[in-house]
Amino acid sequence: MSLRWALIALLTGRPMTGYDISKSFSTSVAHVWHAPDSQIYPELNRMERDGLLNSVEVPWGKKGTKKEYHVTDEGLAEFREWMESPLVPQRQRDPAYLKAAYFDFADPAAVREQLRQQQVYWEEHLAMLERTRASLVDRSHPTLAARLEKLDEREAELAVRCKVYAYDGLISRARTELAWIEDGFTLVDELHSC
Amino acid sequence: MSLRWALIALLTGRPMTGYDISKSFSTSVAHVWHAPDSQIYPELNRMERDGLLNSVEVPWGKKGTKKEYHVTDEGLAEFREWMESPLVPQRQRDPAYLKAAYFDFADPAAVREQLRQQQVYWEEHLAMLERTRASLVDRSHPTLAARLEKLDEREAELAVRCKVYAYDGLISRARTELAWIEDGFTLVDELHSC
DNA sequence: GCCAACTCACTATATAGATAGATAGTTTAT
DNA sequence: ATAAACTATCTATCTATATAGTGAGTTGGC
Repeated sequence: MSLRWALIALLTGRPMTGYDISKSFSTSVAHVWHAPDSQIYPELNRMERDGLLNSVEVPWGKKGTKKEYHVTDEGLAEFREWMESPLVPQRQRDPAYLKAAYFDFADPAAVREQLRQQQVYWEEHLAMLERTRASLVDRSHPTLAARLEKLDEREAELAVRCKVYAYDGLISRARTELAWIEDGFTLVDELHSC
Repeated sequence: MSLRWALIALLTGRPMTGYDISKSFSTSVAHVWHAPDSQIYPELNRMERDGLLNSVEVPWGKKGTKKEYHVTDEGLAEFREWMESPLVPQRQRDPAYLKAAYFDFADPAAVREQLRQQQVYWEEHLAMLERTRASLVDRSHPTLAARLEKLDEREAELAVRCKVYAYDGLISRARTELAWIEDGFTLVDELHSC
């Protein structure tokens, strides 16, 4: 259900087509909420049906058209309502922790290999988050830049700070994962040696 | 799909009925993998059909019977195979970070209220994790204790260390969330004052 | 003797999400 | 000229998960 709010969030920045959205998802909102285009297109249709968005047909090339979605007042109102409604606490459901609890069932070499893979994944993820954070701070991030055009300096500063705050959270989460993975290597060494 | 492996993991400790499982889920595996009984019962049936488990009818009272599930050799083999297969990296999908990125859309008082609620939730969650960790270290945790009975001291030590390692990860994750929430309060104060 | 609380197992329904593919137009490099 | 790559939108199918219920047996307290 948060997909709906992720889409509105993105569209408050500037009107976009489904295709635009599925592209910018991968470089912005996807860091907090991933979705494939097969979820995005139907959801946009439902949101238009529910009056949260309206769409404008825009010509594309000679024969083609594309649909540009705009957030309606009702859409914005419902987004604010969601923003101010309490968060339902997330259930824990992470295969990495499930596996870790039963590392004694697996071959130490296989565990080490998995830890290495996880380490690579989280290091790359962290690097990406830090690059994105930097592009938010210097306002070069395209999605953010489009949003800021409509705002005065004070509002822009607030928007940037919130985005940076979210990324700071993701960054410290990634660092915590990496530290835990480091401890995993130590654990396997100990298991093996005793 | 990890539900299947969470169930086998639990059943390697001791044979259990679906009801036993849905109860002990909430005090052990649920910290890493939550599932309601309406998912557990059908999955146990499927796992029996697939030969990962077999069930023994056990009398219960005068007329009643209950089904006790045992892990088969095939089940254990497939569990080990999963344990040694690479983890598919999880997509980020967390409403808390999505909201945080758009705090500037919400009323500061509403944001503070949500941060407080999150803080309470994570503090309670952290306290529960620390209690559970302690009960693993002193081996008083019932699910763990049942498992350890079958093991020699060296194996038991390994099993305990792995569980503690998993909980240490969950605990540092919870602490990271709490630190981020603290920063959230600071952010809202700043937004409000400028 | 009876009610409440618990044990046990399952079903029904709806939504969310993952994966894959269908279809049609456009742009660009060779 | 044409193939490759990209833009655009949508469908089909399957699995996962959540929520809510059904129904039958058991145990313990008063």
